[in-house]
Amino acid sequence: MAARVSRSKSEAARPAAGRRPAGKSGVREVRSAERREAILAAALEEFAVNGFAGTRLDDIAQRAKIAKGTIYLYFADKETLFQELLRAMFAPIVKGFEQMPADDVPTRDIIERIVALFVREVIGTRRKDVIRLVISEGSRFPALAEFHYREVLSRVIGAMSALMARAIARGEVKNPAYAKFPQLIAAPGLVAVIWSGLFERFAPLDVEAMMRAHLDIIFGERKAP
Amino acid sequence: MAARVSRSKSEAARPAAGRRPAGKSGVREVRSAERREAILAAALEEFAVNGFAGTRLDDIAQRAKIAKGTIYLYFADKETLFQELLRAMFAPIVKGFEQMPADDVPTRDIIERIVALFVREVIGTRRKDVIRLVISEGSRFPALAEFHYREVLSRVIGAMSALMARAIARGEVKNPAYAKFPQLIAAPGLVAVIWSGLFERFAPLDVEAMMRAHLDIIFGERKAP
Amino acid sequence: MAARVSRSKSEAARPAAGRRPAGKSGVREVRSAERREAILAAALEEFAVNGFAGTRLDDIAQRAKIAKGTIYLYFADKETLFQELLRAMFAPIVKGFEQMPADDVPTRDIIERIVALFVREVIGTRRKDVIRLVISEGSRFPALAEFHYREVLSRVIGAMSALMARAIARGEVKNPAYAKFPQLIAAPGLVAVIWSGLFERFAPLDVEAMMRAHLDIIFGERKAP
Amino acid sequence: MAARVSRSKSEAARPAAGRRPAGKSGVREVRSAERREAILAAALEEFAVNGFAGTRLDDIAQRAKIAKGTIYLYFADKETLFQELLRAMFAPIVKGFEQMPADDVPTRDIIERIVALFVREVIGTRRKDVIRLVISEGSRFPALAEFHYREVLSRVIGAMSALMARAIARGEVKNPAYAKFPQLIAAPGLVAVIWSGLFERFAPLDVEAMMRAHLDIIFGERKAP
DNA sequence: GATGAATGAGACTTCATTCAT
DNA sequence: GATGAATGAAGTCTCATTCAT
Repeated sequence: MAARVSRSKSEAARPAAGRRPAGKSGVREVRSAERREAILAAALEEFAVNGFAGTRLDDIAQRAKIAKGTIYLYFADKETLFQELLRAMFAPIVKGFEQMPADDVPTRDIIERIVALFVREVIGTRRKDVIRLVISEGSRFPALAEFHYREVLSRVIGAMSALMARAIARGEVKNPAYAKFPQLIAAPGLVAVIWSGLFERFAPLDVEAMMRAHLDIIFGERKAP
Repeated sequence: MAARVSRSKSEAARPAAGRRPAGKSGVREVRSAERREAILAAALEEFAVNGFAGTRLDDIAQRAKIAKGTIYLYFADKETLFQELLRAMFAPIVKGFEQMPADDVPTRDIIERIVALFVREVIGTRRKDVIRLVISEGSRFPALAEFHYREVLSRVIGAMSALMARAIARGEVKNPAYAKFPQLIAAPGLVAVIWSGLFERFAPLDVEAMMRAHLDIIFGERKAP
Repeated sequence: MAARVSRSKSEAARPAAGRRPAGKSGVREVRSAERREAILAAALEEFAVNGFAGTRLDDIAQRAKIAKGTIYLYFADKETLFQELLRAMFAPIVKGFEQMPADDVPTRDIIERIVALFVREVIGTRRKDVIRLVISEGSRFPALAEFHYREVLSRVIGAMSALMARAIARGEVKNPAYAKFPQLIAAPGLVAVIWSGLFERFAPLDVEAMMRAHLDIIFGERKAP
Repeated sequence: MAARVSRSKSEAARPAAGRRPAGKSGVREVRSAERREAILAAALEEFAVNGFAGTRLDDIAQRAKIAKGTIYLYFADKETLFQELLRAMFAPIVKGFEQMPADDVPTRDIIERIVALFVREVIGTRRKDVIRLVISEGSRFPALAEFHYREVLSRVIGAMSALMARAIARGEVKNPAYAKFPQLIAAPGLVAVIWSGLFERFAPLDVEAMMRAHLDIIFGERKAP
């Protein structure tokens, strides 16, 4: 019943929907966590393909092999599910971009590790679709855009900038613009994300080769091994 | 939602509605063309902000100051309107990217003209939103993605590649990778489009400065003027 | 779509739903007014029997022989329909209770006219169900209870009180308590409303006779005519 | 809503669930009875505020501090719980209204005792809400209306009538109409129930004073003590 | 041609009831 | 016996599309 009169209106009175409390890890809790994961996985698939407005909770439920109503035991509503999904996807990976290197490691090695991580964990997984989702829906979910700026983008950009400053200080990179516009480092990564999602079937893009060429430009041609 | 895009309706079965036949340009035809333009303009505003599924024909009609039913005199349905809109937005500008230069013009000048065109006509207008729309909705409208690959992307990429080949041949650019991965030329442009749409309010990006730095990297530091 | 993102949340952005603007009385306007009436009539029937929460808009639509969605062209939502319905039912009749009499009319005649009006226009129509609805749902719709207190009850009570004061001043009524508790005048009317709605089939109540007896008590036994 | 009352389910087909068999009063039985009471108490609170359709079993369970499923161990379904609740509420009090007086007690004293009982046990408790519930939901639960007519109303009315006949025979009351329409005796009580539930906050009603005035009218002004 | 009222499929959400633990 | 997670029917509301005026 959408209009439960004097309940549906007052947000305050709403019972604490969603978010199951995680008690001691009995059978119940384990299954509960599994369910939650199943829902998130199904939601990712559906949202990635259809966008937020275009995705039906019915489809998510079907894919997760649960009843429609069950979703509401774990998430307050469609929007919450969507946002929690997108938030959860990046937490683990950003750390990999931020690790500051030991003194004796050449910056190029670090960046190459990062690129490999990016290709493996972003381009090679559903995460690339999550990035496209943020791009697609960001303007309609200001909270989402802000979260991703704060938690992902600003940190990645910051890490890139620091890394480039280090490389410039050590004479590994000539052009100081890279520290000022770290976006220039990440730009081909964005191209890769979007190309692989939309145009791969018309003209495949060798992302790794492109990224290698990009690094060669930044650091100067690598000597033959 | 009656038209859930590429689910509820087979592309083949679509009736030949919409698309007004262009008679001789009498008063009728002129007014008719004006209406069509008004609808497209209104549709652009709305789609840019709300996406395809999130936009109501009602809102488009209101913005265009016509009745909802009138839209159906000019476009077969919501999807057709959407696709025709996105197709129309790029036809004029691609030519600007493709013009092949006279022999004596330095490639950097050409690229700078293109960058200026891009900043003025894409970043500075609703076209940047159209790009975001293609990214957002491309996976749900295969025809749209294909059209944009064929009519826009492949031509822009092709032109960039040719231009870079020319620059390399003339010794203006050292690194041959730019001809092989012209995406590297365009990548910061994509960053600019997305940044300006989503993250501008958190951290403004000086697109022109970034693009200049990018060109400096490609062509080597510019001598003092 | 219940969750239209950043629209369904902000009340302000909602388009001015419901309440059709009454233009000049063309064919459209006439039909529009007819529709509205049909919906209200159907809604009355359904709400009277099933209460607010128990009534389905589907049933109202079916009874009014219109499509479900049409209701929303005339009323913003179920609650609005409900409240507008109840408000509309009493406006016309209260005036009849308030008319102050000419000096030479015996108060009993006035009250008898009012009782006749009450029996004919309330007990004999759906209005008795409306009163039961106010009683039933009043506590869940504070605005409704307040409206009915302000627009109906306080006025009826006020008129009764004035009338009784007059009767006492003229020596027609002995007991001054009637002016202080005009509820005592109206009480049998309430009994009639509820009895006729709920218990009529178990034990029919001769409302007119009861009201006559009530008046006899108030004014003293009427002389034989 | 799975149980739309007297629509979705045939009364006849109902399984014989609910109604715990009362064994010898061991610890089990005592605890069981306590649970049952807790559920009924919680149900009263919730139904009184929200009506039948508007009350959620979840809320009742929460208030009774038991699990939702437990309710079904004690009551067959929501409707059964509702009806058993309302039936249980009046059994004890009706007797108080029916006690026939000793010969030498003035009828007014008896009625005054009844009025005091009514004010204390009905107006001053949740019972007034139960009356409002019967009024509200009676038309949707024919069995409920019938039960209340048979078990409560007809007995109260009968007792009133007998009492008035006695008073008239003894010369305590002049007007014979009171025996014919005992509703006239009870009418202000109904007003009090409804007023206190709905309009108290707009205009407080001194129920006891009103009832006293009412008795004065019936029995004639009381002599000064 | 233009209008905008009407339609009705379909989306989200709620909650009585069931049942494995 | 008790629990509360899960179910799915059913309700409200939206909006693309149609069609009488």
